Parts: sequence; C-alpha cells; structure tokens
Amino acid sequence: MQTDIPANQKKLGKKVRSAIPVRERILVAAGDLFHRHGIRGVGVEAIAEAAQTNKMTLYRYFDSKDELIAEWVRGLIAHKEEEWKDLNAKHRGDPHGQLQDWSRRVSEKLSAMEERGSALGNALAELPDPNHPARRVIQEHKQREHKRVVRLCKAAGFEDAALSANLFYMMLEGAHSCVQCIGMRQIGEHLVEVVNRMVENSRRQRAVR
Amino acid sequence: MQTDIPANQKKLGKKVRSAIPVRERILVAAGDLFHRHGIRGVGVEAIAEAAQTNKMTLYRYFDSKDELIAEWVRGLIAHKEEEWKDLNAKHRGDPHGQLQDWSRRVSEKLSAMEERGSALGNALAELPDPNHPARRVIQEHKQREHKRVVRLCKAAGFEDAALSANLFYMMLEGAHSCVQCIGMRQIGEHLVEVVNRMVENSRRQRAVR
DNA sequence: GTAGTATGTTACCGATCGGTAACATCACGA
DNA sequence: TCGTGATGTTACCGATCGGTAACATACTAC
Repeated sequence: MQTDIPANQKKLGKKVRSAIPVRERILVAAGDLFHRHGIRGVGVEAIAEAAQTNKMTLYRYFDSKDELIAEWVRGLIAHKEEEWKDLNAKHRGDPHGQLQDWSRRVSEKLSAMEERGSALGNALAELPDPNHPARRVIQEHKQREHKRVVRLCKAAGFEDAALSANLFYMMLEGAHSCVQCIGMRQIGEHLVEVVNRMVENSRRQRAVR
Repeated sequence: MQTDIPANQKKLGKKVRSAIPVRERILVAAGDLFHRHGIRGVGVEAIAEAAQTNKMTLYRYFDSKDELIAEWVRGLIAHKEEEWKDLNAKHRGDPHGQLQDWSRRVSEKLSAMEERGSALGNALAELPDPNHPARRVIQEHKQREHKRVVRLCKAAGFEDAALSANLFYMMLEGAHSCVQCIGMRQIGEHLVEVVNRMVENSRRQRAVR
C-alpha cells in the first residue's frame, strides 16, 4: 500500500487543486466563453465546468449570471484604464508621442485579435437592457476614453481638436469592428499611419510658429 | 339584423385582416424586436404576436428562427445595396461627388438612429457561429461595401487610395459603433467633414496637374 | 485527533425556449 | 353552395436555462 503521498499533490486520481483561486478561474473561463460564443450563448453550467468547478461554487462567488458578466466587464475595463495610466506616465508632457504610442498599441492588440472582435463592443450589442450593470459600466468607460482622446488632441495643439479627436475615436471603434466584419486585422496599421501623419503635420505647424 | 357589411372590413369585432401580407408583417415585427431587444432576447412567440399572427403561421413561412433571422438580414442588406446603386447612378463619373453624397447619407441615417446602433453590427456580435447563414451573408456584404469604398477612392485619384479607403471604412463602422457606445448621433457630421476635406484636397491636387 | 470552512455532488424547481400536431375557422372563387 | 387553401387556436413536446436546497467530502488550523 502506497504511503507518504506528498501533501501538495495528493491522490493523483482525484481532482488536483489549481494554484489559481476559484473566483479568478471562473472569471477567466467566463470571459473566454463569453467572447467566443456570445454572452447569451453560454450557460453558467458550462462556465463552471470550464473553470474546473461547479455551479454551486460559482453562485457562492457571484450573485447571478448578470453579476458575473458585470464583474468580467469591470475586469476588462480596469485593465484598459491601467493601459491609459501607463501611457500617460510614459509620455508626460508629450501628447504627440502619446497619441502615436496609443495608436501603435491599439494596432498591436488588433493584429493579435481573434475573429470575434472587441469584447466590450460585442457585450453592448448583446445586452440591450439599459439598466444592465455591465452595459452602464461599458458606456461610462467608453465616454471616459472618448474624453481622453479629446483632451489629448487639445493638448497636442491640433486645430479642430474636436474633429481630430472624433476622427481618431471613430477609427478606434471602427478598427475593432472591422476585425469581426471583414476580418481585417492589419487595419490597425492604417490607424497608426493616419495618426502619424496628423501628428507630424501638427509638429510642423508648431515649428513654423 | 345588420346585413351587407362591406367585404373588405367585415365583422368589426373580430380580427381585421391587415392589408400588408403576413410574411412581410412577420419580417417587420421580427426586425423591430431583434433590433430593440437583441436577436437572442426575442422569442418566436413574441414575434408572431407583434406581427398580429401566431407561431404556427410564422413557421409556415420560415423553416426556423435562424432562417427568419437570415431573411431579415437579407432584407436589410438588399436595401443597402439599392442605396449604393442609387448613389452610383446619381454620380456616374464623379467619384468625388459620390463620396461626399455617401458620407452625407450615412450621416443622416446616423442622426435618426436609436441608441442601439447598427443592426448588422449587432447581429454579428450576437451570432458568433461562423456557419450561421445570417453571419456569412453579413460578412460578404461588408466585404463588398469595403471594396466599393476602395474602388471609389481609386477612381477619385486619391494618393494612397487604400489608406484613404480604410480610413473611410473605419470611420463608417466606427460612427455606427459610437451611437451605441457613447450615444453620439452627431458624429456623422464629422465623418462628412473629413470626407469633404479629403475630397477638396484631391480636387485641388488634380487641378494643379 | 477535532472543528470549521471551502468546495463538490446530486437532485430538483419553475420558466422559457424552438418547434410540431391536430383541429377549428376563415376568406374567396367556382 | 360548396370546396379549398390560408390562417388561427390550443395543447403539447423535449431541451435548456438560471438558480437553490441538502448533503457529502475535502482541506486547514488548532
């Protein structure tokens, strides 16, 4: 009879407990499934299974499926807001460079993106209820993002800053949409190109004055 | 005892048969509900009721819900393709004017749009299955649309026609997305403005040569 | 050891879904 | 007036869904 099985991986025939906490595993699994099959196309049971746990445990961490959705979305947004902070820190006092780096980063994300496009954009399409917690959170985030671009364009000294900002923002949203609708992952490079040209134009004009 | 009730509106207490054929009523009702509540958020029963008919009749005209979805999408696309033909006919030999008129029309549609944004874009988000008939139809249409913009930009003699076309296409998709994500219905005006500037630039350069 | 906590298991609930069968009723033309 | 095809009505099917209760098991700290 075998004895002295190491305590950190005992009973190999049974479930091996993951190092990642359950709650995080659930969120990761949910995000993956939501994005691949659509939020409404995934049941809680499937999420629990993918997270190597069960429905009961899932409901011990999240009040409802809607709350799980909202938490997932909050996580995505928190990650994006971190990116903005990082961007801001790395190009303090250089809005031109910030815009260029921003477009470059967006382009990189796009080229690595699956065919399903933007998770947040899809979520808006899938959650029409204006009172859904996830929907409100996404819209607020997008509005903050829009304002940031406007502020950047103003700081960069663009003439018609509002117009430029909306141009950038439309391209940002549109590029993500394009991945899903025409499968164009390289379109981000064109976003970069446009931003570069406008920034260089602005630099030149600033140099003249 | 009342007699001689007019044949086209008899027995007022009972159902008054609509002048619009059932099949069309179903498609209209389905489209309205799909767009407002999401495709997956609407049951066939609710569609039949909104069309003033019943589920049985609905299934006599459509093999399945998925086919109903596909038919609805085909209708939307057919309408859009008509628009392009009309645009082409009205500006034959004048790609510049065509681009400007195109952006103007898009902008008008955007300003009259409800908060839900683009029906086709939402449908893509809601139907992740790559084999869904509606999804394939939408992607093919979007690719045709993209090619048309590229062709237009080439015909307009833009330097970097591909870049300009992708810029326009990103703006087109992005503007629709913006209606849902930041509630900006006036963003179409900025699309018009950008197109106008680029067209005028192109005209000027052409005049110089 | 034992207690307490986190997790797993199973079975169930009511609601809703897409889809169908059988039959009743209507409109309309011959 | 009769027949026929289109439409309405009702009831039902099996599957799936989100969510819960009750209980069994595992792990950890003491």
